[in-house]
Amino acid sequence: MTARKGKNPSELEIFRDFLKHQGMRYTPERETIIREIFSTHEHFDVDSLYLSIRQKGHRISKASIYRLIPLLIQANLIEEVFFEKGQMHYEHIYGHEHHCHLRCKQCSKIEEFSDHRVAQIEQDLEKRFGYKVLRHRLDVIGLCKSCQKKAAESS
Amino acid sequence: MTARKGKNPSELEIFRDFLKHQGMRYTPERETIIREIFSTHEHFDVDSLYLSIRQKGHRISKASIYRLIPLLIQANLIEEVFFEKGQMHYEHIYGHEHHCHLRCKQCSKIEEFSDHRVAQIEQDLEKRFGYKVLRHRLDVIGLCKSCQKKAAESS
DNA sequence: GGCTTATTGACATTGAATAGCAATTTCTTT
DNA sequence: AAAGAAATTGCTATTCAATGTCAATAAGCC
Ligand SMILES: [Mn+2]
Ligand SMILES: [Mn+2]
Ligand SMILES: [Zn+2]
Ligand SMILES: [Zn+2]
Repeated sequence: MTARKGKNPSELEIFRDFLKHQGMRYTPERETIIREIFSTHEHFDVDSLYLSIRQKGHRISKASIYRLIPLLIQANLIEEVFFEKGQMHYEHIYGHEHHCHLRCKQCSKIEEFSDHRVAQIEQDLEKRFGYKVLRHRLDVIGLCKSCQKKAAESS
Repeated sequence: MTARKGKNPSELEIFRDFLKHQGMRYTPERETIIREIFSTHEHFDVDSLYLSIRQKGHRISKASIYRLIPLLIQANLIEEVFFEKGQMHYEHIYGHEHHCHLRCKQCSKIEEFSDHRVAQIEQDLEKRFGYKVLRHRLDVIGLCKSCQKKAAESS
């Protein structure tokens, strides 16, 4: 809630405020992890995040990542994207347009899209069920062009 | 593909054909599990399914359930619904209208709904990205009426 | 600086999901 | 109907993502 000066606060500022508000502490480990998450637009899982942090020479334990993720979700900085091969996958959402995912069942390729009709559906749901909608997750599963071609050739 | 006689084949008939087509075998254990899954419209996880099967006096191992689920998904009889508290949750889809889920973040209450606009979105995605869409999953997360009330009272 | 207490990293533990295997059972073939 | 090949079962052991424990450390407040 400390959005001074009209400028958009950075994810680090947001998170620092969040921590203070909760009586928690801002540490170099947390900063390093957040910087890494926001350094690309890629989706990530704990393992891939851990590896890319280590590759840059930082020495952070996996436990710290596991402990940080729920806090980042609470602070609305990241979101669960999908659960695949036994692991949860995430992406950072702060500073990016909300979007949904079109995924290839075969090769796991992902296209991102957004569609205003989903917001309309949400509004109708609020009226119809009396829920207060917080967010949504629309995953569309299909076959990408090249996987369709492969499937056609092998038949 | 053995839809003879105009009548809709039962889930057991569907699955029997599926197994034959794959060179697999139809067993009493598989039949028991499928009957249980299709005996209600409830969502289920492996544990709850196992318990309700045991409560009816059947003696089936959990391993058989874990092994059957991927087959039922392949045969389009069930689908993953959501991943929560470390477990995947499923529902049977054969014989029921497709629907999406509106879930309360607080109390996990679930409303089911369907909206034709999602199908329109799918069509647009096929054109735009060249994917062949197979299915979708739209989860809307929010606060149900009573959880909103509770939240308002405690502030 | 000094004090309180959250956080870290190392290690142990949990628990869903999977793998291995011998005893059965299904299902095709005579 | 009996036999044989191969899939399935139930058991156990194993994997591995995620969580818990705890002493040492470090952040944040005075
Ligand atoms: Mn994305
Ligand atoms: Mn449902
Ligand atoms: Zn593909
Ligand atoms: Zn609720």
